[in-house]
Amino acid sequence: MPVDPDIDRAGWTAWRELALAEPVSAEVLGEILDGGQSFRWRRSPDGWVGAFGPRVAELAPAPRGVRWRQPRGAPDVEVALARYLDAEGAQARAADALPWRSDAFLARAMEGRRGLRILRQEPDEALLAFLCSSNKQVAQIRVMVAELADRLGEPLAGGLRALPTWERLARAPEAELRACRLGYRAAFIRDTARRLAGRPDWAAALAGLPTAELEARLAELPGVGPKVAACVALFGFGRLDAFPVDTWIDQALVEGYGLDGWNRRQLARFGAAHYGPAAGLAQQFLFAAMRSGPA
DNA sequence: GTCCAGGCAAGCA
DNA sequence: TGCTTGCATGGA
Repeated sequence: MPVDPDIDRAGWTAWRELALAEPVSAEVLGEILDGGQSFRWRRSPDGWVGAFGPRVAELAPAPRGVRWRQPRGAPDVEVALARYLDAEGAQARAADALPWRSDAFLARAMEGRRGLRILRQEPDEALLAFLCSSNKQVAQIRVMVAELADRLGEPLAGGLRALPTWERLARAPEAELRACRLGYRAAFIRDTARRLAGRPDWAAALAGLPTAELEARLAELPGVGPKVAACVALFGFGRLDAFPVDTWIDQALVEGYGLDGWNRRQLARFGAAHYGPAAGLAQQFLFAAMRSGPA
């Protein structure tokens, strides 16, 4: 990913440190921020610049966590950043409880990826990004999400732009959406936006549901099927038990466990049963391992 | 040119 | 209920 020359970093605060209970290497930090969970981070000379919700930060690797800074004058993002990155370490404990001791295939996927974690994104952000995701490569999703922010989003600190609101998307002209390279997904996004516009509480109203029911309710939205619903539950609602099965995970389960001929629903049930309450975290290790190519 | 991508929804048996 | 097909677009 090339460095983005348009971002003005003159007016930024001094660097500060955020300790992570489970530190990460530079490579794993890149995998976390730009490995197919969020599509909002770009490489900078020191690390990564991006937005999470309405907040903007620059992150860089540090021995015991991350260095970070933010645009001057914006509200302090430290508390939100600590939550976004699971600084407290709940996922490190969840990862240790995965069955890697008895599962060599999972152990191999986790090897060298200590500290890989699920970002705690906002539900709206995860939903919009994964509405874009169907039948697209990660690099192309990144382009679509960037176009949506650039064309339809409000300005944020640091010269970045927010993702558009559902209200904005609901009244966007067809041509404007098509210009975002959404293809046939444009209609799904428009229709979901029309359902959610004027309902800022939609996510809060679902937040108390058990994961299976949450996914079923998400799947009532246009353009949201089982896989996208699982991604939104995992990345947007912090449900570590959600287990999205895409082409990579499909391939991983066939390769690792000999599940040839199983359909996506069967594979999802296998994942939930085999990996347990943090199956979604296991999924992220497998996804990273498969995409990085043969070891 | 061909195949495939962090799939979904409609049509069909 | 479960499988097949069309869908827009761009990378590999």
